[in-house]
Amino acid sequence: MRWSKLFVPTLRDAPADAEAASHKLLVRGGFMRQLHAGHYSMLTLGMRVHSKVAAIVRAEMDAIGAQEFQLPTMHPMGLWHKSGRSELMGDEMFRLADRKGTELALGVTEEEVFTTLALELSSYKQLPQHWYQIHTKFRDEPRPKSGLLRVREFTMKDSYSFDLDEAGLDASFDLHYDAYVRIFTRLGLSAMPVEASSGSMGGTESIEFMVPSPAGEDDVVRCPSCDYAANLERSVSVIPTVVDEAGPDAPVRFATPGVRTIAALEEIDGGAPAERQIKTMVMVLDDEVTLALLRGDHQLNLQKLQDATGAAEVRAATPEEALAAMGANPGSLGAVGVELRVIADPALAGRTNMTTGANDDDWHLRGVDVGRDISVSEFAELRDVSVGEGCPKCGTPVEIVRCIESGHIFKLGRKFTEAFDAKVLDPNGKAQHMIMGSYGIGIDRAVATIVETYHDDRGIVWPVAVAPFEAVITIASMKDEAGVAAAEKIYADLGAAGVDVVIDDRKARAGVKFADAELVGIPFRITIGKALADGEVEVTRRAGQITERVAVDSAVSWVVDAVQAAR
RNA sequence: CGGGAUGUGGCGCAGCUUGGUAGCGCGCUGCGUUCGGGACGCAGAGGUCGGGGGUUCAAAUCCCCCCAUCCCGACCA
Repeated sequence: MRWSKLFVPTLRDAPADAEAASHKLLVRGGFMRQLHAGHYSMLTLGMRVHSKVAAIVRAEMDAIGAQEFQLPTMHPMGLWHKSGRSELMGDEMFRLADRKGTELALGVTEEEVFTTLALELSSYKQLPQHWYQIHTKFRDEPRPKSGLLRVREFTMKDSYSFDLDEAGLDASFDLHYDAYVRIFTRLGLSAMPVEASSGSMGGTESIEFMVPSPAGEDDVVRCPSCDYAANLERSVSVIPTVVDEAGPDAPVRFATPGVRTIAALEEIDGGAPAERQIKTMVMVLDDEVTLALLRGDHQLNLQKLQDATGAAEVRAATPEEALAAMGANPGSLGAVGVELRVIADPALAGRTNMTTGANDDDWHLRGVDVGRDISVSEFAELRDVSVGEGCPKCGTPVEIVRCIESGHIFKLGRKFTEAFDAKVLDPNGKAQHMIMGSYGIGIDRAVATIVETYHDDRGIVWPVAVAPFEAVITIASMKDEAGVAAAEKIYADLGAAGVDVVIDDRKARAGVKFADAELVGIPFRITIGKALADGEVEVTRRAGQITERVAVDSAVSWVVDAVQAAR
């Protein structure tokens, strides 16, 4: 390609509303432009990177025997009613109607459509089937942000496996796991597999591939000395046991005027340290008012509560709802004698002589024995893990790392095959619902994640495998006829050698060309200018900005070798 | 959904307090000089001042409503 013909609108200043490095650099480098919130136009440079990322994903999916499909993105709403996900997705789904009034939806994922196709599978002999596509998805995110990292319209590689039984699913899952490891390695991303919540979709095993980055939105709990890693919403930790003193035979009411917080209850006469308090949170789970109990110094993780209960919607009760259900205002609530469903964190199991609200404003109870005084419906992990708590595997203090979720694989189970009645005959001639796995990688998010990982103060530093061009030939002066001729020769030879090369033949000053090449992030640059007098050109590696001079005649082989070594 | 901020030429911004008919830097076009790290001079092009309504002789500026975008939080197969 000739840069003089390309549309690469680089900017000296980043748009004022860009925060994330990838957002700024992809816009400044002329890779993309925002159309509106959460929707980006990919320009030619962006599309080149996008295509290269997609090609790597495609190659690795093909390598495990997966078959590429392309499904509609606009679906009849009936499909989503059938799977029960219309309600589940709620406002996250873009919904529309056609001229006849037929309800339609834009695909958030494609389990429904793939499962519809799987109805044509009839025998276990056809299994496993691994089907995938690389296609547009829509999610009406409440808050698009950070450029490509969180958008409403995006490209995702989504694949689905169909197996006869759990053993088959395990094998399909492992194939994908290995493919994902290879994909992220090729993309240059150090993605770590972590245990994750499979969310409201159920399913058993769920693994997210997480790339550490301050631009991320997920917290991963990781052990520095063993292989334990889990999404915060799935993590557990070991904490020291609190030894309780013996308490009274029954809870004792005591006045706590004005006390509304854990901290205030620690301070007041007759109060208790936070770890000796029971925090009572009034939650609404699919319209059922429920109490979530935690140790006073612990934080509730909503996703854990959702996972533990299987509720589709989990939210905190409003103060009015809490008052109606408990007879007191938040700050004075407790579970003693309450008839509602009560879910308690295991850190409260067996605890005695604790302090909690009395369900009477300005009153609390002390001497509360969890087993004796509270009818706990169930115990479930509800609390957030904190830095420094013990690794559940080896006890080492854990750390928490901010990450970008780059991939997610999980065992879906039979939810969809049962909803759509997708069955095959097993070896005994008996019809069985197939079991599914679901696997996703966001292509655009991967592009942004690569930029987050690989940039410096001059611009992007693309890994060769995904760079918009592998090499750029920079002609210092277009008036230098010998230079132009030498550059054209190298350009032709590199092209013939299969290198993805662009020649910067713009009538611009050298400084402009250097700055653009660096901002855009092309891995190798051949500069043809003053060195030519000595029969040489300069070759520069973008990573580290290392320049050396080589003979004109060996420039092509130098670049070919460098590119091949890095591909 | 709660809190905060912003909307003026392609990008970055000033002007608004105190109304008088729009300006700066970058970019863009032409000519000249320059030519290895985002050159310089001269001459130009380009703006419904987010939208609607109102006040006023007069609104980018004051008032009301709406919209959009960004940030923090909530939420997020």
